[in-house]
Amino acid sequence: MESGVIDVDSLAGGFDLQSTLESGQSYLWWREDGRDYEDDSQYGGDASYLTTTREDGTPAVVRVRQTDGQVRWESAVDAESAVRRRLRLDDDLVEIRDATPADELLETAFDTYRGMRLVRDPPFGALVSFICSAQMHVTRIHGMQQSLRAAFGTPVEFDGETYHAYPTPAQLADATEEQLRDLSLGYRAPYVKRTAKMVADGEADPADARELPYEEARDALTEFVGVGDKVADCVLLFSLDYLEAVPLDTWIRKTITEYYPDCDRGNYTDTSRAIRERLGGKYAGYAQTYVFQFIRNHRSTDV
DNA sequence: TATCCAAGGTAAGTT
DNA sequence: AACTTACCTTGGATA
Repeated sequence: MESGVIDVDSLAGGFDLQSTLESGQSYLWWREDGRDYEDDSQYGGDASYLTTTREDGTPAVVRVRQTDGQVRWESAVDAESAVRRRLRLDDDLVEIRDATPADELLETAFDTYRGMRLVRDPPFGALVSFICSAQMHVTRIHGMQQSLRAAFGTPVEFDGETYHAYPTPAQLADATEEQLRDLSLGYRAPYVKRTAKMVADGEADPADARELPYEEARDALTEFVGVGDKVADCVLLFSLDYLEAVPLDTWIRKTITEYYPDCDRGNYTDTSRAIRERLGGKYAGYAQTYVFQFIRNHRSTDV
């Protein structure tokens, strides 16, 4: 077992592991205590989270926990760089906030979730998990990914337990639609299978979008089955380093209606451009994630 | 208890 | 290009 500690004070703008991983950005981590996200009962804010990586081709489990101003990781391999990469620990949150307009909603959201960072998911896992996200509750999207791991992922031993790596494109391409529907994927089942086959066959690779300008990259990703503009934006923002991407989901649309009504231009492309500009451009996706988390967590009393 | 409805939308068919 | 409609499943809201 290898391990390492990262001092939160060394990270510009701080770090909050819980809000980073439980804000609906990534469905590729899970809590070691088995408790669902959004279940705050008996929780002190220092839960351990697990995920899997493939640093040298073979999958390994990584455990991360935040306590007393420190982020501690443990794994069978040296996971220091993987942790920094996956949790975007090198992002400068001070610079990002400075580049964000100081309207009341954004100020409140940034204050409420200080230290929340974007994630950087592996491209294929991000692609599949957001295909699964269509018209689906956050907790169930998360459950689906766990089901996919258990059913099709390669077993990995860690700390006396058996976990499963996220399935490879080939593993999901080999699944039958019926198997996927049995995991409650519903109409998303054929989307996942067909997209996985496209990647497994080398017909397309979501990571290739990285070489394109933002809007072209978004168009390129919609080539995958089950991927429209919104899911494409999620992959660009949460995996491919397009920090300006603003996924227009139901919550952001609600926010636009209430706070930025002039940004509603009737179609995705033009509304996207308008809200992206309003949220500061370069880091608009970061601002989007803070707003998403704030609005969604205040749905019963607010909105 | 039964029914309705929205959930981090997309694909396919019409106008 | 803009507008409709169908699509799986489920937990919580509503009657």
